Amino acid sequence: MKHLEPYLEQLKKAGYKLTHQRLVILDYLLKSRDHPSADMIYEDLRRHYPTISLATVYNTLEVFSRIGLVVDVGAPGERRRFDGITSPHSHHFCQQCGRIEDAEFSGQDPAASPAAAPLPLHATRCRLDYFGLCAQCRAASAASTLTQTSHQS
Amino acid sequence: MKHLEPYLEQLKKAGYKLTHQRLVILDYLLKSRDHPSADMIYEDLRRHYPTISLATVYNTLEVFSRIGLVVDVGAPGERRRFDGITSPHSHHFCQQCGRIEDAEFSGQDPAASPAAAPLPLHATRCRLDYFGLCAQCRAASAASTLTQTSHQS
DNA sequence: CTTTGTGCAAATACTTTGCACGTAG
DNA sequence: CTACGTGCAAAGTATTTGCACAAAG
Repeated sequence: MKHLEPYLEQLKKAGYKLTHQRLVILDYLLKSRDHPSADMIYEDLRRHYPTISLATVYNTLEVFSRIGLVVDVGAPGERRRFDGITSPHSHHFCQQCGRIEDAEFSGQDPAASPAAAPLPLHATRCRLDYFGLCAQCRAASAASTLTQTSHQS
Repeated sequence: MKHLEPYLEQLKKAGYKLTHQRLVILDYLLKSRDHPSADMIYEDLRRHYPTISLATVYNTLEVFSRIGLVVDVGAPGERRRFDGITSPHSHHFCQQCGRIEDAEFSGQDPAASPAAAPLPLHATRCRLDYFGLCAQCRAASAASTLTQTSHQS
């Protein structure tokens, strides 16, 4: 788990201890591309580390977001969801199934180019997110429209 | 409450009935500029309409957001907060006190000008939000820095 | 009239906390 | 060693649901 070192450095610098649990949760968050909730993290880690507790996951996420190791993506109408990738990038929220993905652009992600959205008065960070249907739900809805049409006409 | 008519039209069109409670909650949301949570709405309305129930507020908010009469602003690490102003505009989240305000720009709000942040593949709506300290917390933190400095040096 | 919405209370889901034990530094 | 973190269970919050009554269309 060498790739974690810079993050662990950050943890130590902020005065937090390095524990096995924190390591494992951080690793999970960095690998995971689906913006998990506390509970999702807990359920997955439990298989490998059966004694880990949900409270620890919550505590750890709290610590991580305090020092900016993790971002609460603010999913509307959902439980809290987190992202281990803290470099500026946009998210896409599926309005059908709730899936959260990194947004895909034909060009560059505007969130990554500060020129597109200059920070206004007194802001230190911004987020830029999109809402619509994810690939799966688009496919599903296209399919159901087709069957519907063929039945009707 | 004439100003509500276009919204009520939208409710009816979506097949929902017009009730006193819905009217009152809608009116409250349109007037309120502090992006209230379900509970805040309930507590405030209760003074005028003592029999209203929190469940109704939740149900109503659910209905309203389904038809886009209201937007869940997705406050990170918070209970759900809603905005009755659904035209595109940016929010500012205070990282100290949790206050949510409409973001203020020296120029124009980029969220209102589609050119600044073109919708990527398959998105129907976007949000652009900022994080930092609100005016009050900036003032407070400036003040405490001053006293701290004068005590220390 | 009939269907949908409301209010209440109870259930469920989500998150935090207190405390005794364990472990990193 | 000593302070901080963990696990567990229990307590808080937040949100949703079931059902009988009320109101809208």
